Amino acid sequence: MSQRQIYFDLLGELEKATGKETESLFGRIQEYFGIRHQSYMNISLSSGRQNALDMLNTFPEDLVQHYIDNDLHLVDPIAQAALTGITPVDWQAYINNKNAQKLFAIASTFGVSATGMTIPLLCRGNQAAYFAIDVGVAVSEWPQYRRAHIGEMQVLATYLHAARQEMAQDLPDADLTAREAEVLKWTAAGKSYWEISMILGISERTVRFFMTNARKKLGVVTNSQAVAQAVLRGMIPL
Amino acid sequence: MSQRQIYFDLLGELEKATGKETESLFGRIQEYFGIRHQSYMNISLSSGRQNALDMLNTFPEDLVQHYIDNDLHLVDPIAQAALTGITPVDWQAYINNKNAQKLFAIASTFGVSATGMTIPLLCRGNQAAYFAIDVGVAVSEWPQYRRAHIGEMQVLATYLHAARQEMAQDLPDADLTAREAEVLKWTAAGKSYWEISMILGISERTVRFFMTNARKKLGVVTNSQAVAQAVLRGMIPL
DNA sequence: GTAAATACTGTCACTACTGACAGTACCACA
DNA sequence: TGTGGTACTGTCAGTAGTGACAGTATTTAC
Repeated sequence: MSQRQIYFDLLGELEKATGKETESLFGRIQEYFGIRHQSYMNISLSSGRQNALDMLNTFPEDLVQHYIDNDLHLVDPIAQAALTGITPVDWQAYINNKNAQKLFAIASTFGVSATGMTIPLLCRGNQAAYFAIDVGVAVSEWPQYRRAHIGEMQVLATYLHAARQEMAQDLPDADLTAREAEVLKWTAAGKSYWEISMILGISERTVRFFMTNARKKLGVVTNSQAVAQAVLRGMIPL
Repeated sequence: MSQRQIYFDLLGELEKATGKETESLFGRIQEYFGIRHQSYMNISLSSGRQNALDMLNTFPEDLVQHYIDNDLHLVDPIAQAALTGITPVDWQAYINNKNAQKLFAIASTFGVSATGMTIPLLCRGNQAAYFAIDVGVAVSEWPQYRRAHIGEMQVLATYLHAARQEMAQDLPDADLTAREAEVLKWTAAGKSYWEISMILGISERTVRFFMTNARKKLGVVTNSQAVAQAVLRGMIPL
């Protein structure tokens, strides 16, 4: 069976797949590309911190644990680029980035190379997802390899992602009351408690009360953080 | 030059392209695939109504006008699927859908076929985008054609979309320095000035300095407001 | 009818933020 | 050699936000 035929079969199965079936398909993606390590990650942006909703992973367990324990995703410029950008992120493009170099150094001790890419995936709602692959070919071959396979990779990742959706139930929405949302909106607009109290015709203490409730419901500690979450979650009329 | 080489060239140019340059590249995508019609659409979901921010289009003008005038996007199950789903939408999958049939009937009078697909594109912020193509091959050939080209199409659409971003900005860029953005990010994460100073290993005064600059550049008066703007504009890698 | 949720208010003590006055050092560019 | 941008630091005075202790009135749901 030709390589291309294997790809078509894999694509056909991924289009139909749901839930648990995807785990074996995840393995077959790895086989098909001859990838050393790959990781599918679906993240909730709802709570204060980024919170993993779903993960499929073949990276070394110790490396993943190290990454998680040290909150390296906050320092990792590639992860940041994947979570804020649109196009696949070529790891080699970060070879001169100091933070990336540190991470590459750590990763290499676990046998992870610097030739790979991270493909951002389309999410609906307040989530972000990516598919990261460590291809591990020689640096000289990488540009050619990447061009040749980026299409197949993006398509398979997209269908894998779609099939995994049911595994990634997000946290329930923090349902703010009308007043809480209203006060939050004015805070996001740069108004102080006193100003909001004037706008809404209530006491400053009450404004504070609503904001405190909103912070608690959003699981955050400062108004700035609450605003960040509210905007992310589309609770603020733009 | 082989077809594959043309694709690689196109991809290379799209990766580097920005702004106006994308218009000729849009035409070259059409040439490459031998597509009859194609449409790139970027929509703002900000103010309740869907509002087109950016469009590139080769569909017949009269058809587009008819579509817009009659708000057919609200009835079009394919557009709805593309705007709410994750995977490319195969028009043929809707061949038995009554609303779709009506639209196919209208479209066919303008020379638009029912063999095509609509690829949803990843957006940051409160937007949605898709790339729709009318391939117009025979129905019998379509499944094979689709499997064979979906990868290339998705990749080219993704890079076109990325290159068009500057054309679809709700809000102007504020041009923060790396430090300003970094400090803003930690503020959005609920850290105090003192905590940020510990994280970054600089004095609390300096953190304040960066935040003050960020506020001025964003034209806001409070940190909460700055965070709201930064998140809205996708400047915060959360 | 009671429990829970919502909408509101008061005061105290403390911490965090904000603006305005400063300043130094380094680097790129003309 | 200057000019402008970035990265950094100090101090003071005032305003804003935060948590913990309260409390009342009204509506909604079982």
